Amino acid sequence: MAKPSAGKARTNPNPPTRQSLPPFEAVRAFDAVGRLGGIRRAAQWLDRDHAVVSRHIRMLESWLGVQLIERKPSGALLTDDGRQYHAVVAQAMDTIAYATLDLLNRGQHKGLKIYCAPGFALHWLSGRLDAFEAKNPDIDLVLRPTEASPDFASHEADVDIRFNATYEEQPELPALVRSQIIARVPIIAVASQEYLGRSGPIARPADLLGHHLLHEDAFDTWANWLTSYGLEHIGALSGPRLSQGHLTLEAARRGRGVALANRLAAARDLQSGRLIEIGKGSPSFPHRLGEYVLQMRRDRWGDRIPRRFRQWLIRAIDRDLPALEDDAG
Amino acid sequence: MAKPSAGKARTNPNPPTRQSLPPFEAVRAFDAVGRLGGIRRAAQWLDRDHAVVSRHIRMLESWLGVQLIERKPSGALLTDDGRQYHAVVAQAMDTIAYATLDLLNRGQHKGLKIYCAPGFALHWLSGRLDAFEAKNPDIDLVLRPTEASPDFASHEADVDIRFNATYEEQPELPALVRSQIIARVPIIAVASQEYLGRSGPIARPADLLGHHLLHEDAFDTWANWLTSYGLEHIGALSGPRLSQGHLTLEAARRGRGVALANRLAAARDLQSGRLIEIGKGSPSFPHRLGEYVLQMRRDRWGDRIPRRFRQWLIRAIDRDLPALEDDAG
DNA sequence: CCCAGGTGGTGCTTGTGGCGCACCAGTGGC
DNA sequence: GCCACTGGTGCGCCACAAGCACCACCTGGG
Repeated sequence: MAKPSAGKARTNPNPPTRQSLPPFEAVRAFDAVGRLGGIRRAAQWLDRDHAVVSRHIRMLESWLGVQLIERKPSGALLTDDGRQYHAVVAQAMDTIAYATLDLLNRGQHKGLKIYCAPGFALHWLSGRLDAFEAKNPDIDLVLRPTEASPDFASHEADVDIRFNATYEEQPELPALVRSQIIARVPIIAVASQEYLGRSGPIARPADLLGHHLLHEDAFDTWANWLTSYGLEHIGALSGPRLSQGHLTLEAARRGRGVALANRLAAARDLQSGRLIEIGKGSPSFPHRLGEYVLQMRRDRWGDRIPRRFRQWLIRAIDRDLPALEDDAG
Repeated sequence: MAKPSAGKARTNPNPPTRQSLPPFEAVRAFDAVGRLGGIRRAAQWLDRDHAVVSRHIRMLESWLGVQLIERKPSGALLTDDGRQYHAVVAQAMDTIAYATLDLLNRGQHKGLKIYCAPGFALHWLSGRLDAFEAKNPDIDLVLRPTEASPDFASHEADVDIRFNATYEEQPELPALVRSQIIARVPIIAVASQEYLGRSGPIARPADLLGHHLLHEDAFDTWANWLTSYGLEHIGALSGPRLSQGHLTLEAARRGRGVALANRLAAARDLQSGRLIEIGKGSPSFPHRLGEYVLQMRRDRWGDRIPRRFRQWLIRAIDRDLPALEDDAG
């Protein structure tokens, strides 16, 4: 039993047993419905499906043995009991929410610094990040496209997103870092319609050897991709070295040769027809996959803000991936 | 409070966004730890494993980015931040708990009327029900052993517990009723040591036909059990008809013959040696199972009190079943 | 008249968070 | 030394929350 307690101030010596608290998610749903006067509205506000809220309210009513709201075609109205209960509950939840926000700010993890492969930033992330910002106005976002990963040990960034080809050797991660694959995307060769018409046909990977290959900073990318199709003795590759992925895409768009890109980075160009996927659907060009990987400090994995970002990111990508398949498949 | 709301205002208005509430179970755990000054103590109070509380606290700290308690070998102390946060949270939770209790009483589902097969009441339930009552002092319990199920339509009882042999035809349930199997128990033949020494050996089910079989109100029970072992043409059974299960057990104890019982009902007699399980472990007597079934109104299934009772009941039985196996197996 | 755009309700499937168990390490009193 | 207590953790289970797709219903307008 508790000690005679030399100096501990106790909050409430005789608290109502905590067993008598209803399931909390239901209370939260009820709070929202009471505030907004409708199940669907509440669901939208909570960022949940309305089915969830509907069930939560029903279960809360059943649990309490009291009807809390009246369902009308125009929305949901609180009953007398419901109004009374809601007043208390909403006030208490506000109290907790405010105190939590206080503490959250004290914990000065208000920001989220994202390092990111330039291609991902340019072609995907930057366009959607405002949706995340709108949903989380309390988070200060910094997005920085970089060639290299941040130094996690010194908190250079909170989150890093990189792209790896699965057929290449995987870079080793420091023990400090935890990672998660967030998307698998084919790595494809692309060129403009005009270029393809002008140059010879490309039926097999080997045919590419006679073409203008557009490189990033090194020849390895193309070399590894080609060898993954069984080509040996590739010899010395040549061609322009453009140092960044989106520059090779730009060059390909202008008909200067064939670029290597992942389907996500090239999605918009493929959709608009400015670029053509070489060997699309051909059995000679089975997909070579790459994966986008999110990395962050292992000990920050469960923290609120990066956690929220991960959840949003994965769901957003999941929504986009089918469209991606359609565009290019 | 009222939203501008001309159309779909997608914005989150003034109240602190509910997204910024921490996972509630963690808050509840923190509240308990703050009150009781120790993780294990808190866990006991919440009726949870201490591992759960430990993890919840850690996750809450990680989520907030703030250390809330200091772990000492003597227990857990609140930090300054923790104390401040706890004061607010505990007060808010008390508020909700009190309001909930208010509503709960208004919902006048304060009692729980349990109908129950007499054997189960006598040999198991009555002995443990006080533990449930101690944990739930707010619930008025009524336990009534009956031969027949209550009339659920007229709310004759809230909960009913029956025993069915799986090899017999299952009684059909009204659509109003929902049921759940709460335990599977072998149905075995038992007799006293003294009786077995005096009468002939029983190596196979068929041997039982020559014995004094102790019946409840009808011969069916024995007949069905025997036919389940492949015996045909049993003919007319005879023997005393004692109308209730525990009377047949009592008769068996006194050496008057062989009774049919489920292992749970006979557990105490088996353990003390007053009764012997016939054919225990013998391949000639593979187990014939029966099941205890809990029944109640479908539309009351989720209500707080019966729900609590169900949870307690299955957990209590789960705890006992291994011991049951050991006793007799 | 029906149809479009609201409302809430529900059966089905899936993913995950809460949980218990069993075991670990550190501390302190006897 | 032992023992009783503290909190921490890897593992596996499962109940519950959530999403999805679809339903019934109401209402106002073309």
